[in-house]
Amino acid sequence: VDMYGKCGSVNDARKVFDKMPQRNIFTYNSVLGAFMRWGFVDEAKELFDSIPDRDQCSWNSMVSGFAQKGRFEDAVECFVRMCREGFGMNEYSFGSVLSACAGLMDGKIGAQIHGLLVKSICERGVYMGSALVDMYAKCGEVECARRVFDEMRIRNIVTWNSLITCYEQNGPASEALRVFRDMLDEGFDLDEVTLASVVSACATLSGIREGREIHALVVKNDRYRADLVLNNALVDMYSKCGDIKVARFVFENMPLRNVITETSMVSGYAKAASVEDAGSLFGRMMEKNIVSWNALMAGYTQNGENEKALSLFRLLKRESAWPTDYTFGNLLNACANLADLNLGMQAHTDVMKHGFCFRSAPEPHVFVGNALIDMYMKCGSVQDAFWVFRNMVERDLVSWNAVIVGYAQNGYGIEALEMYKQMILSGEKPD
RNA sequence: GCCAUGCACCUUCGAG
Repeated sequence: VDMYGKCGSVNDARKVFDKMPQRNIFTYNSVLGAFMRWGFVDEAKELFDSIPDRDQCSWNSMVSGFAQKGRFEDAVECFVRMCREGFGMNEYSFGSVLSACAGLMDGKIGAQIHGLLVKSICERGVYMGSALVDMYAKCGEVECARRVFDEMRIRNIVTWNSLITCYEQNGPASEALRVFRDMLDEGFDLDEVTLASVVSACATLSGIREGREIHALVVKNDRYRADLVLNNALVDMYSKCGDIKVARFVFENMPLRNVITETSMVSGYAKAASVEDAGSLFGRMMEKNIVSWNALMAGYTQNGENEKALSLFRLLKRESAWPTDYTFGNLLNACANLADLNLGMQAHTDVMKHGFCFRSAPEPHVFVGNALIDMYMKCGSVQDAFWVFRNMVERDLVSWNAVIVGYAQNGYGIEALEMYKQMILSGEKPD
């Protein structure tokens, strides 16, 4: 059963299971794991409910399965139920649920689980520590991630990688490079995960010197040279650093490419003002996802081809690609650049039709809301801009800046100053 | 029989 499950022959696993005259908890857990691993979540749930004597491992398989399939809230809920039904939690339980918290980007729940972990009898080893570092990192709690890291007695490569990624994703990216140096100084080995994160940090810093150094390490090592993610990171790094020729060289020598590789090149061409090349590569892409569409739209708006961006949006809707906050950001940007209020209002309708149905609130709401404010301001409609501002569920620094600047540039000096005062009163710090 | 890490999409301003 386990063999078939691991090989992906879920049907065969199930057949053997069904024919077994006797089963024990190991049998059940094997099938359960197979179902979860290959995405048969409903079947797994059904089986789980039918297990006569569930044990800790059965619960762990559910939690981990949910987490790996991206059903993070189910994973946490399952963990809580497990807790309530009096099952003890071990490293497997905590590892899985922490990864679910990371996926939810919910530091509050994560910290609560952390509390449970500390009180539990679990060994606070390198697995738990690394899982905590990663969880805090994904939740944007850089200080907490760092604290856990510093308090660990024993670290391994995953621990270091998690901290590097933490700084790469939350900033400051320069700290990612510093941690990388520390890692080497302490004599740790690195791997392709380390290098991909570091290259990515170089990309955000436009640190082409450091990026080239890593690239030199990569070409000397067969395993690194064959790694898709690492190569993708290199293409992105050279693109962002403006070296489109080398980006293309890496691209063309890759043993394998995917949608991310091609999207990175599209962005690179757009950035290098070769928006023609961006468009033709986009047209030849084997597989497109919404990020690819967004990248080309951004490319068009960056190069003043706003009408093309708009028609790309229309095309995208026909192709049934599901828009994201970036899509609407680009759309509104195009309208703002054209300073065309009618188009802008139409775009606003598109946003509303989508019901602000983004994956996780409220950041995308703020993001799109800010883009709306900016669009209305650039189109000269201060009333509409202010209406959006007033009705936003949440506001951030950019929202305030957008209204203040918008008022100022439309000749409403008094109102701009008034908004500034209100900004101070609201507790938002000006930059 | 169950656990942790990596890649792509310029929302505001100024300067150029």
